[in-house]
Amino acid sequence: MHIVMANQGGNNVLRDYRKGNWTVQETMVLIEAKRMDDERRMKRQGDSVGGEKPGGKPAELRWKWVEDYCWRNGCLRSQNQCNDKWDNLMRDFKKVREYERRLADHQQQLITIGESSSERERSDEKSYWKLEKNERKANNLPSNLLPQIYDALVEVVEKKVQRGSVVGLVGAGGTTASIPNVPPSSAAALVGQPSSLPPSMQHLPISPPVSALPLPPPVVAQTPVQQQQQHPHTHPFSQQLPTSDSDTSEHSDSPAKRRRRGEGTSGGASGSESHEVGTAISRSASVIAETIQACEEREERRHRELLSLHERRLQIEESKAEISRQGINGLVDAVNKLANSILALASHKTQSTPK
DNA sequence: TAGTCTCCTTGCGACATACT
DNA sequence: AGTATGTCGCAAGGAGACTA
Repeated sequence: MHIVMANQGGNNVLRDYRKGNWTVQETMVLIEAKRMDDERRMKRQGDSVGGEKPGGKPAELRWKWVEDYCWRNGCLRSQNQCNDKWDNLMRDFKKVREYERRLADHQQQLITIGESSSERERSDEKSYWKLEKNERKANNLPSNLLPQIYDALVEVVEKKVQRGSVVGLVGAGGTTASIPNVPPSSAAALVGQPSSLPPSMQHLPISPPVSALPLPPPVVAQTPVQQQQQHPHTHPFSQQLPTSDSDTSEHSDSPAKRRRRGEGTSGGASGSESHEVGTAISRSASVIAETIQACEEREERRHRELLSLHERRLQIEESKAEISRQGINGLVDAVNKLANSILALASHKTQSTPK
């Protein structure tokens, strides 16, 4: 875990970045964040004609914004992690998109030649979504790009292309470099081609735009397996964290325990010894049970401590707010009194000095 | 052991700013 | 005005850890 002091809109926040594989939910949040970021930037560019830094404003850190957005939506990743994940997503996405485009072109040729639909069906090329894992591998395609992720990426990338061509503003620094010259016709074809539609969309009459996708709540829906793996106190996205925490691994196979095991199994196998072994096993079992119980208690205690810490922080912030409120009230009172005094003084002077 | 994934590094282009 | 320098976004490659 990376713990850094991140500046979030002026507020210093202690950020505990999650490591490990990206879950689908996290990926969807990232894609949504990129989509929002694109929209935001296009809006800015539309407002003020200019480059990356319109209105003389300092350049905003793009990926910092993405990170903040992700954090607001339960994806606890750093800007670098977001950047890297996005790069990898785009690599996979482009491979699949190119493959589907080639496939679409090929099928178009067959149509123009006049091949029957059965001929086209017999064609060696299948949609990426119908390929087996090994076939995908053989075609140098990503083996497990999820349809929902592809859908979301299509939404983001194609929207970006369309905006780029409509607005006529090309973002600096390779904003369009990631989209290698997609003509509007082929872009439309890409979206419209049945073969390019992932299975998740093929049976759906209308695919909801990414913007309509519900943002994941802090606690996301998970598979039963994930739910099993997840500890009730851990963060919803932490199910992929290695379970061998320093806390638990410490007690799993300590030198002391190993010594005990070695002592218990050494020697002959007489009746009394077997009885001793039995009692030793039961003792060990009770020790293990106690250890596990202690461990759980520690976790519980830690959780409670965290909660109380949160509460204390809230209380401190509330008291701070109260103090500042009182200060402001006092200031207002003082100003009012001063104003009244000035008014009284002024009226008194005007009365005492008649012309 | 090959494949996958994350993370890190490097290079390039575009832009802004400072300096001559 | 031209040049040097720094920053940022993006793309790509590779190392290392992990997994089936």
